[in-house]
Amino acid sequence: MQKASARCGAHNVLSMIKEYNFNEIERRWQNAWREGGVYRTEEVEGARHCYVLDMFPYPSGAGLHVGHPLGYIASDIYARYKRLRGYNVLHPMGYDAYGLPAEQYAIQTGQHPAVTTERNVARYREQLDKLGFSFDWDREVRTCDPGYYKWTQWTFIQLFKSYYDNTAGKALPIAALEARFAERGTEGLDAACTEVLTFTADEWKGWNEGKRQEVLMNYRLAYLADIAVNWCSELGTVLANDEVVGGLSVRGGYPVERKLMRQWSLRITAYAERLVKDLEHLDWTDSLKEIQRNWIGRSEGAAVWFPLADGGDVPDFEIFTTRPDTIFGVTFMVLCPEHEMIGKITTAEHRAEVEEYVAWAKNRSERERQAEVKRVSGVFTGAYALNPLTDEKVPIWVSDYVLAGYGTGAIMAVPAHDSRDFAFARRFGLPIRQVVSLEKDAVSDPATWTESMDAKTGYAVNSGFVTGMKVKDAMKAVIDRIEEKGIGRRTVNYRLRDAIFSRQRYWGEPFPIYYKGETADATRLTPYPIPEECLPLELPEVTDFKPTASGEPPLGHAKRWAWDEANRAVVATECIDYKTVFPLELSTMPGFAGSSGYYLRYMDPRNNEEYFSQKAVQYWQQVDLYVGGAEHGTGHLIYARFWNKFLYDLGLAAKDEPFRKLINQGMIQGRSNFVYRSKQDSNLYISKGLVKDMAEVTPIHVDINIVENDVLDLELFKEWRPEFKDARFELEDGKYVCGWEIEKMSKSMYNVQNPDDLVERYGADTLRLYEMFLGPVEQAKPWDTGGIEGVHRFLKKFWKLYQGDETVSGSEAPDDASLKVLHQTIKKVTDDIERFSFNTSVSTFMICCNELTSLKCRSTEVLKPLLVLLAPFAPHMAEELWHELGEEGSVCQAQWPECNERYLVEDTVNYPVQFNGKMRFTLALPAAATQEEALAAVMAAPESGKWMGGKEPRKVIFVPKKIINIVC
RNA sequence: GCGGACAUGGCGUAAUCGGUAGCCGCGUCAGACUUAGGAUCUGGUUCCGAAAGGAGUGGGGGUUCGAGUCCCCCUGUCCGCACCA
Repeated sequence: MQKASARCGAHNVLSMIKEYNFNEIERRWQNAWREGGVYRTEEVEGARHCYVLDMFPYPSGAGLHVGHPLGYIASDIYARYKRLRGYNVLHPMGYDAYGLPAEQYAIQTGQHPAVTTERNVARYREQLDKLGFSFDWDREVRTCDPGYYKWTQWTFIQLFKSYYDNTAGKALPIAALEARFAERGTEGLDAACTEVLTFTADEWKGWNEGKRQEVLMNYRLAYLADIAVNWCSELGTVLANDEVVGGLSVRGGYPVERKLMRQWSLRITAYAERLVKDLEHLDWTDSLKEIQRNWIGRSEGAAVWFPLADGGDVPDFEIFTTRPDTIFGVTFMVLCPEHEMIGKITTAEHRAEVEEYVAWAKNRSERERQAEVKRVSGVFTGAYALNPLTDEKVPIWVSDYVLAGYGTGAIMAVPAHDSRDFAFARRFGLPIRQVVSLEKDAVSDPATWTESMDAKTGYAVNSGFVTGMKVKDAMKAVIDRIEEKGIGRRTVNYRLRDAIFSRQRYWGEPFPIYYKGETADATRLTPYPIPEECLPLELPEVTDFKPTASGEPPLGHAKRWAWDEANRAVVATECIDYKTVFPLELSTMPGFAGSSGYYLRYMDPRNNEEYFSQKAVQYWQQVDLYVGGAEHGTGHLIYARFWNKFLYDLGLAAKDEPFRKLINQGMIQGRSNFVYRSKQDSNLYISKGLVKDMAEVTPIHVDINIVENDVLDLELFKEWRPEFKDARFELEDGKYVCGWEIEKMSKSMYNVQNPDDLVERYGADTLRLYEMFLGPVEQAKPWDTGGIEGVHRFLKKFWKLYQGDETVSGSEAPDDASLKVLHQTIKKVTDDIERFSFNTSVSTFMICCNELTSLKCRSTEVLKPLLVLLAPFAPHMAEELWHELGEEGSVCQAQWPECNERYLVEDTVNYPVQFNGKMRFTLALPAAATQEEALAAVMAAPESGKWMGGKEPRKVIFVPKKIINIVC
């Protein structure tokens, strides 16, 4: 490539034209920017400010592929644009450095995760630097850095020391709750909790420290509890709900099972209401807001207590329903297999069967359960409940279609109006009773139905006092009656679960928690946070990254992992005596811990006294633009909002929401190439056009680097892998044509496009421009190297525009035509950046360049402002040309040019005509028609009298060639 | 099953307010300069048609003087959730 252009240069008549040597230019300016500290940011009082943030990457061993920088380029363009507009811009970058892959790699190779992480970070940095980003690297954070995770641990302690008061609508100190208990017990308390407790102040005062701690744990925002978790035995750890998809772990794709374990959790459900409500005001895409709404899954309904028929001392069942209006259609009840009442109510006759079913259901993996949703299973307990409104006796069944984690794990079944209850009733021959119909009184025999009527429309029928009411009214009436009778209440349920916060892994933040108690019995110990002044609690060294022989997490291997309470220090594990030296928590925090507040830390990253200073947070406020993938919609983007809201409640964060505007960049997919191996002759490869029947060949992924325009390089193919050494080919037109498919970009499909190669070949400016040119940032699109030539050609042409021969260089006065091009470009590019339409800006530059070239524009008055426009997109070239024009300072610190409206006159001609009316109409006219001719044509048209009602046109919009529009 | 987004030339796409559909680029065709071209430059390129002309934004209907854009129905693609009572 370079050789070719060098030869071309020698042939050129204008031999003083400098070559566009992008590699040299880019290297030089990247160094100059770094040395000059051009992108360093400080809080400047009074200046307008803007915080532009990318989701920080996990530095994986594979390095960056062309998909990663897409968002970084977009945000960099925006950040640079805002700077040129005079804003003080915070545009930092860092690394989400804790995580599973480094640890898995450590288990396999014995290589310490800190070492591989350091190596990967260095590689990422090198790749990022080559792309010319304007990050302020002085503010870099890494989640695995003790100076950083000190504050992750600190926030955890604050969560531990807080509870959520629903009356106040915010988090409050747990000390206030203790004081309240001592004064009034639980009277009048409305707080987020695991289990609703009722006790008096005297009871509270009578309890010992252990019991009190147990009670407080029920309210803490970070709490320890026995909960059903997603256990992944392959990874040896539990996972959060968003880390499990379809019963498999997101990382690695290993099976996940439900298991009851004692784990730390964050009471994120306390914030469910705020998390849903506050979405409304965010400048995010509707689809992402919808994803979060679905994930939080708010549903309004009623909790109703169903007593057991002849129940004795067995307490009532609490069920949750969104359809209280259908309570007259209840024909049975269903409990989840995990329900604690099953043992107490099952009759002797059914006991064996029920126990067998429960055991079977519990042993099924999540995956099996999800895969067999359609298969209905369940058993009868022999017990009956009473419908609290009708006193009707209904049988109680157990089935795994009722989930333990949602509501109370018990439902009232209304088979006529719920498809799952319907299927269950059909399977076990239970009665189905219609209580809703589309028309008043239009009842039919449910035995003839093929499906239930689930819609919340129509009228109540066969429903006692609500019969004849509309469904919506019936719902309200039934809830009112239920509350009146004291058999239930209005309530809201969320699909969102508390976030499980423990991971049985090594490479994560240690919990700043130790366990105190008289004995070594883990279940009797009480967790205490280590004093805040002692943070960070540093991750101890281990040599073995696997779980211990006794099944403890890897930290169980640590030689120094005990807390000396008196000396406030970490000491050797063998010193544990349960008097002054206690064991530390062995789990570590999950990946989302470190990423939940990093955007706040960037504001004040080197502060060792606080998470971030109030001065910094009051200055930057919140992230103005956040760019990253939509795949974080149910993970990071929920946790970060929760984290931020909590810090806001503490009076630390300046805003209730962390990310004002969010852009989701689309994934760049790979374009894979295939060769077709004959099934008869395993050494014969058939060109795509000659394959008659796909069943006779095996498609094999082939490295895209040995394919050009879908034509395979036969020699490189033979050298590629030993098994292809003696390959034979069936060629078409002397070429081997490969098949192709759009797939995820991944190593295993040999379709990864490395940005380094492209930077080497075309330069960073070309790559930046091309990634933007591919299409809208938000859209997923396949990588296609073909078009990059066009963008590169544009840059070469643009370069040439500034390389005029010396006789005219930079001195000519601007002509109107060139100024018009310039100002139209200013207008278009400014508007495009403001609405994040970077692909159209690139097109605009191309048009501008073509027009100025044909106008032979040499005026600095035009060429200089144009460089400022180009600077966000192709900063290296803009900088180089800026200096060639003899300008001082960096183009990155110049002023964005203002558009002069005078040059924006449209080709369309407006002819205002006096007339008062509203009607507009269209008429075809010859291109050269004048105003008079246009009006004459309008008046002459046969319908004109009808159109205008005898009046004259007000405004004629004349469009050349074809059409005029006339406003009357 | 529920929810969301999208559908425009051979390809990626553009059309910002309901007002000339197809900008810009790729590819391709023709030409120029060349010993040569995977360099550079010029011109053409939605489809049908020799042309005049006609058709045309997944399909069908509607609103409107006017629809790629708004409304309804259908089809297809992508994404999210998925026994959430």
